[in-house]
Amino acid sequence: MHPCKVCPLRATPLFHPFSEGELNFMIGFRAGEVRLEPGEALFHEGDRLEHFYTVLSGQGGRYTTLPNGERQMVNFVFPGDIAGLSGTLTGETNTTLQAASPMRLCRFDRSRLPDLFRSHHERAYAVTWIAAAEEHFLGEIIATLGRRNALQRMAWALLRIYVRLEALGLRDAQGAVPFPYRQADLADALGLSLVHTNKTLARLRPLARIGGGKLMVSDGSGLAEKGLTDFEMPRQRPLL
Amino acid sequence: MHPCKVCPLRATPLFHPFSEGELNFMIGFRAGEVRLEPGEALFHEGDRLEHFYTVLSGQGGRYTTLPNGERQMVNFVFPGDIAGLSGTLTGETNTTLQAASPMRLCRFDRSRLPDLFRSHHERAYAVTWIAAAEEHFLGEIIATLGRRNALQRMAWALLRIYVRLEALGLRDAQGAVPFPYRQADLADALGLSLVHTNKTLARLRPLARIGGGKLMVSDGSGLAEKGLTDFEMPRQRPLL
DNA sequence: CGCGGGTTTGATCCCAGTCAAGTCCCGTGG
DNA sequence: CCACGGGACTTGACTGGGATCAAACCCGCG
Repeated sequence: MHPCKVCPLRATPLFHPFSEGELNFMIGFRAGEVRLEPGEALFHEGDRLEHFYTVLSGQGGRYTTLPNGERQMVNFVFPGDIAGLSGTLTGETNTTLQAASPMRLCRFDRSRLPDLFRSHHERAYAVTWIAAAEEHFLGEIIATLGRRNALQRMAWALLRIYVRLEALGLRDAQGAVPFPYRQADLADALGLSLVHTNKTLARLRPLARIGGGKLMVSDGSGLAEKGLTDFEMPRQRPLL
Repeated sequence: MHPCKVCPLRATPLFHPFSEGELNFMIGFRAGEVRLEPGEALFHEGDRLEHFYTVLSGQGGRYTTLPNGERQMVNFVFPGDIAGLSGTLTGETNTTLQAASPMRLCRFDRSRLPDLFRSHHERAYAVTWIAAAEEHFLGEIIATLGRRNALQRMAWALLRIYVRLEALGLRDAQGAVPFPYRQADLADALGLSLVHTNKTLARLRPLARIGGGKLMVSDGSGLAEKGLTDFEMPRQRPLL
């Protein structure tokens, strides 16, 4: 575990896409840096994407809007994530990416992707690996939305988020991790109404608590039990 | 549009992963063929995968089982899909892939993936593209499970499946496409109970009907309206 | 004929959505 | 200093969509 040169956070294998060596390359590959203020969008659903990004710091959310105007959060994005890759490859995004806290992102040109695959197969493999890992995770989200009730969803989500941010080294002295989302965002992510989201959070309060831009989990295994999750530890990315 | 040498079905750009030239290569790359009878599983959740596959013919479903025993279908798999790629890359699958009708699949060795990225970047790019396309689609499923009600989910799903199979050239003389799933499978895919799935199907009966292993859609735009979907046509895969 | 898997239908219940008020908090301006 | 307003969070009352339970029904099969 080493400090990362581009991203100020410490990297964990599963959660940071690139190793140090890869990062040196990606620095050469990158086309610029982007900053977003809370509420600003990086791209909108329907956009043709000419760039994709890695998140250096800050958090946001990726959502779709249904024809009837309702919003569904697809996933939250954290430092180390890649954003907009699938939209870049398929030509058009499905989703809007909006910042929840101030974000810094590293921008890469779509036009250099062929280069990447032609001349830097280890990095190309790394990119593919990340896409696969995200697909893996989206499958978990589908299971949650399809088969878990409100309490289970909430417990599952809070635990997932907490573990992820903890692995990024973002836990502060009190054991809390940054959580810039509103309850309405959580509601849109879990497919619940705002009111019920609030009531469900209240029911979980002995185990976990959000407020003041922070998420605090005091009983992780209690959450895991309520969320029907195995408390899994991150897995190592297999090398090429 | 040409008959495909490996897969007996005709290929459409979005829905068939490989072009003719690419297929010639993949034939050299492949490690064997697998056949499954209905009900048989190709791999189980928790397996370490040493192979991934392309579906040559037949249909199946990919599901996870929650700790409480409930099943959630993540997606249906159709000819032309890639199966088990994300599990192969990340090392372990989340999901079980089970055949619904007799399936033929083409098997590829995980051990040859580095080869693919090292020496055949166009194909590596194609594989990545497919992973991205699937991610795109999983996002749509998440929006459906999170924000659509039973009628909308059902209409959306039937239309999606129909369009997909139609694009594969699987529509018969009566305009029906093969649909080997039970109502219980649909229920598990849409996050509904079996009973409610049945009642919802009944409500849609003037527009679409399943039975006898077939799905028949008589009013696609009616379905699109009820399903809150834009009736989108498949998009071309951009070349490297 | 009986059996079993899948489908259909009705009755009842409850989780979560909706509506409607409040509360808390913070920033702005008189 | 307080009044005001707006955004996020909270709480209560009511409603309804979908789950659950239960019982037929249909049909291919031994």
